[in-house]
Amino acid sequence: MEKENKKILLVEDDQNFGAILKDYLMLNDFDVILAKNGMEGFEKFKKETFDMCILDVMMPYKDGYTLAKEIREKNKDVPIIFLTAKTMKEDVLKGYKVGADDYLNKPFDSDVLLAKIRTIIQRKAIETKPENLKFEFEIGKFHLNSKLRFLNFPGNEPIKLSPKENELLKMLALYEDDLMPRELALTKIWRDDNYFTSRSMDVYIAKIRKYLKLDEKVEVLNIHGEGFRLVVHK
Amino acid sequence: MEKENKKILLVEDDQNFGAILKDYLMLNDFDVILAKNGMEGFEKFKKETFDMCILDVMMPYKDGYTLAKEIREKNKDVPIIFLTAKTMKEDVLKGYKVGADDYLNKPFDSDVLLAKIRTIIQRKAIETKPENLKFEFEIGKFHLNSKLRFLNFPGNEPIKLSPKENELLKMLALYEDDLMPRELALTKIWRDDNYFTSRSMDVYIAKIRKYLKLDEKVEVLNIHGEGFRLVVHK
DNA sequence: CCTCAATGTTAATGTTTGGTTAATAGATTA
DNA sequence: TAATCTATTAACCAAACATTAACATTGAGG
Repeated sequence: MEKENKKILLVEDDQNFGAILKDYLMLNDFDVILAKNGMEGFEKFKKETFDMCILDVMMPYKDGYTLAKEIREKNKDVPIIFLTAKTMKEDVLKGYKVGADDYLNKPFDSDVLLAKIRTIIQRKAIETKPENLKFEFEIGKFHLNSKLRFLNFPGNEPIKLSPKENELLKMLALYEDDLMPRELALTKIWRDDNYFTSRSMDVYIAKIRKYLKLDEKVEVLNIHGEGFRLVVHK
Repeated sequence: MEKENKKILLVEDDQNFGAILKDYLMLNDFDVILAKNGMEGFEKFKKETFDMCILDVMMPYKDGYTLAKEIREKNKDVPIIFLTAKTMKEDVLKGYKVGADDYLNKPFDSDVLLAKIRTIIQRKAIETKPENLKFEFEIGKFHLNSKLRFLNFPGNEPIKLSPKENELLKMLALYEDDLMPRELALTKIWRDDNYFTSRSMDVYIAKIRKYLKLDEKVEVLNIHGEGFRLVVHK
């Protein structure tokens, strides 16, 4: 019940590219079901349980976003990655709004895709663990207890965190050393993505940075236009 | 004193999934009776004594909530866990109102389920041990006898507790150093969760805090919007 | 290097939640 | 029936929170 290969639904209208990618993933110990358009993709999705979906954005009949939305209605947890040639901001945003987990621009390095897949599957496993089973995080010298909402630093009084501070720091920790996209935090924590929620989030980033100053090896970096990244220096 | 396996009633309409879960639990030293719908589940429940029930929420003929209510009428103590694909707040609340002990969202990690089962069975065992129901607690220097409703502090006259004071302090003690959710106390002690019962509870928290002042190492902390936490400092 | 958009930062504002004491009302007991 | 105990409700204040505003700084692209 544990060791089986992860199963991936791959939806890609370019048959040639789809076949190559499928082979590559299978060589790397994934089970892959390939569909050649959105319709077929959704049919196949309904028939089995997948650990991840990789969707091309541009497809005839049913585009990737529409498919993603349908998939989300059926399953609110399964990780979704979009393959896209575009980098347009609004497309990325649109993707996060339908619940995407990541983006990948074509053409891409297949090793990068592989690394992303592994990271995302693992993260999702932690994220969706029922209720609050994963609520303790080590961040440098800090210990975060996100159930009781406090941040401990050895030798100091525990810092009490507000709900939003807590969720944001938890999400940063979940994405430690990786990009935590703005849009993701906004849609998941603020449940809305507009100018004001975005500014609100920046205020919370500032608060969190102030707390984290206690350990000079811990930092929250901004990735301009993309999001934030929690790093713990060695 | 050889201890017997704990007996679990598993009600799950997805036969495939039910069988797998049953096998997994049996491999982990539980005795499992599997029923494939609410009707059958209730029949089997009446025939034997179980240490725990695991119910799928979505089932044909008789859903998990209805079944839970019937089970509760027969036995007000047996722990109940719901398996659900939903995470909606009102569903969780609905579950707690019919006396659920926990929720688990599908799909879930089987190890997590196992951990939850053990925790809940143990907690329930402490909460409700039929003959020797746990009614004595050490809280710092205090000794609480919740059967006689006395709170003792060495060198002082015993403090007489009212029924509600007693139940609330007992519940705090049961969750010592952990979050005791507002909602839980309200549904279990006040049997209703609204603005007024919530204010009433705050009044009782204040009374309890006053009693506990005798030992400066004992504290009732508030976790804003979530509940309270009884801590005993070392 | 100029300009606009994104981000950093601090403070003010408004709302919700909690702390506390007292008044009220019902129930129980002397 | 009066005295007491209990739980609820009211009233008022304080603390916690999230948002919004205002202004400063930084970064990216022309």
